[in-house]
Amino acid sequence: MASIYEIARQAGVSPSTVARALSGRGYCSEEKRKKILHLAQKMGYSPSHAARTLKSHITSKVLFCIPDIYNPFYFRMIRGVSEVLEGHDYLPLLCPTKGEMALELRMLQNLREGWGDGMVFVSFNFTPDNIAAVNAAQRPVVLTNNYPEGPDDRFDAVYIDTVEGIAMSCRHFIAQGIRDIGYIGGSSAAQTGQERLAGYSQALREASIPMTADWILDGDFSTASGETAMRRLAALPKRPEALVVANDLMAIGALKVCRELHIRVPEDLKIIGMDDSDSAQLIGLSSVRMREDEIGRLAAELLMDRILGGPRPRRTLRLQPELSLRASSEKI
Amino acid sequence: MASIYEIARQAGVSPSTVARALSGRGYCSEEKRKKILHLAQKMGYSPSHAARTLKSHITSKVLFCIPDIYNPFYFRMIRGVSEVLEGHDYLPLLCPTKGEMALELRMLQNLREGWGDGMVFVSFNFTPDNIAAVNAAQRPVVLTNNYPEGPDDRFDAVYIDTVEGIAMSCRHFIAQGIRDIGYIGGSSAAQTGQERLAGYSQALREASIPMTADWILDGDFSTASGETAMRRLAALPKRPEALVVANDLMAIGALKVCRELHIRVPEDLKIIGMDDSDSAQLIGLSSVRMREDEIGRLAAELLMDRILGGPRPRRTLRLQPELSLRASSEKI
DNA sequence: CTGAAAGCGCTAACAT
DNA sequence: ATGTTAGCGCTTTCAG
Repeated sequence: MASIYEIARQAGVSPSTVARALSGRGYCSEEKRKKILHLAQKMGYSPSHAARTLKSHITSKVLFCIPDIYNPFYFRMIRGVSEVLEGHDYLPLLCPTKGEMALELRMLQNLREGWGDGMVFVSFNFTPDNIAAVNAAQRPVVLTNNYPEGPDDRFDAVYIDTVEGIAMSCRHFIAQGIRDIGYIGGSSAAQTGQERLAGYSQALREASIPMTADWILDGDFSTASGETAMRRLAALPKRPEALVVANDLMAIGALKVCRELHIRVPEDLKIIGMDDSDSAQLIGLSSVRMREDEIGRLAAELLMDRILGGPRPRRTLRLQPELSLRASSEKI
Repeated sequence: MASIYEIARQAGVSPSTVARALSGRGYCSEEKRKKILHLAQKMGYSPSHAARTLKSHITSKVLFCIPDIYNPFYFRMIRGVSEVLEGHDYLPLLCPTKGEMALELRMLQNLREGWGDGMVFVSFNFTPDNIAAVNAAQRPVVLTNNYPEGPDDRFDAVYIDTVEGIAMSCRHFIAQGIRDIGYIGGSSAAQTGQERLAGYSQALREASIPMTADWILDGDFSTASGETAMRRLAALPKRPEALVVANDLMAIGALKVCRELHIRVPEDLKIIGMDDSDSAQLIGLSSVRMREDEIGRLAAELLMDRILGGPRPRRTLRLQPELSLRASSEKI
């Protein structure tokens, strides 16, 4: 409430003397400094963040855009982000976008208006509109997905190689001598869905295993869709020996159906999921660790580097996923 | 980058005309409005959030202080918060405090400096220092815990009745005719630990069941501590028939040990946890739903009410928890 | 309908 | 060592 002007008036000095006394920069006699500090204390003075920002163009905030606030996956990412930010006395401003482009554009607009000094942007809508808005924001943005890079793009990216993640799962089975491998994917409309399927077909091609159409099923990343897919698989005359699933929720759905139908895991069917969620760990489901925390940390580091440091060439980091092997995928 | 001054110069009008044209408030000829709007578009104008805030004292942000960024419990709470904020075009600024008072005070200082218009404050350190800082912040704060209310406190609170939560679990067993009920609690040093234990002893007292010291164990809310406690219980000459556990993680630890020692759940031992986590649901562990999302929502509503509305009397809301009954606690 | 001017609160260059 | 002044960018009141 109280400003340096109030203090100045009461102390009988000029506002700039107060500013110097409080900031510690510039000259100020010991006597006045004491008086001023005491007065500031008494009047409950606190500097105005808004005024400072207006002057300095530093907000000490970073926008963190996520598509789905209900997904623990992203929250694990924000751990990494806020860890790094904390070291710089920055705070993350949480921007839930529901994956809706309109909201994403709104948040990018907020960035332009200076709600924060930069943005960590998790999105799946990499349309030209969106990319243009990112570039137009005039402030550093770090993407956390693989995306088709344009020549004029001015932002960094750090992402995990999902193609490789699914391929690793397949290869794990292939190394066990298994050739009959099924796949439950996400919607192939989305980029993530396509990438994961690509990992599957790539790994099979490497091993010269032909793809079996009946064994390739589409889900929507929900547990329910995993159940549906598994039921369809179970009904086939010949079932695969192993199953690669594009996320843990669907894998859990599949496991549920297996238990129901007395399909033993891993004896009759081996399964690997993806995300390495708490649930996977709890029930012994093998999975692919997507290193969300590291993605968050690296994204925040790239971002802070741009915010604090000068301009530098664009940088893109790709992380490799890791298998978390548990009972559900192992040889007996 | 471009300010209304730039636009004014290029349009050959005064800054205030530009301001009127852009805001839509006040008079402006159609001709000039068009010219200005077009210019603004072309120059990539965006209003400065900092300048607006300095002038209006509205930041459109709310600080959300949480002790533990690694705990899904709090993330479920933020869902509710951000849902409500979204309706007012406010964004939550995430303030991780690690439960450290120093960081909490720092965030309260940020609040005073106007980093946000108010705060949802999850804390366990309700010392006089802390409370004083909340009152000194001069901006609305909503607490999400029960706390010893002082006469000068000017903040709202919304919290869940944990005492009742644990008591409900106990009564559920008592209603089944069970009298031998054990308890694994959190550290009784913390407020939460004490409250939960109070719920246990209260329920037993109501039913005139004497407390058995051997059956009352202390953990630290971690899975490992749940295992340790369960091992100790298992080693007793006489074990309880049912077990009330102060959170799901410890209950999961206990379940693990039960499986290991071939103690059948619920036949030999019935268990109810607390938090109603995803894991509890997954493995059929009965639990107490703490309604985090509603707490978040209500807290945000109280806060926005104070931010947008005028002053009003202090308000405190207490929510009742709910039992989520699953296989682990049921009669066979 | 339009422009000048003051003010939000702090900072920093400059003058005294 | 201290004070004056201008400026950050927008809003709003008051003249014209």
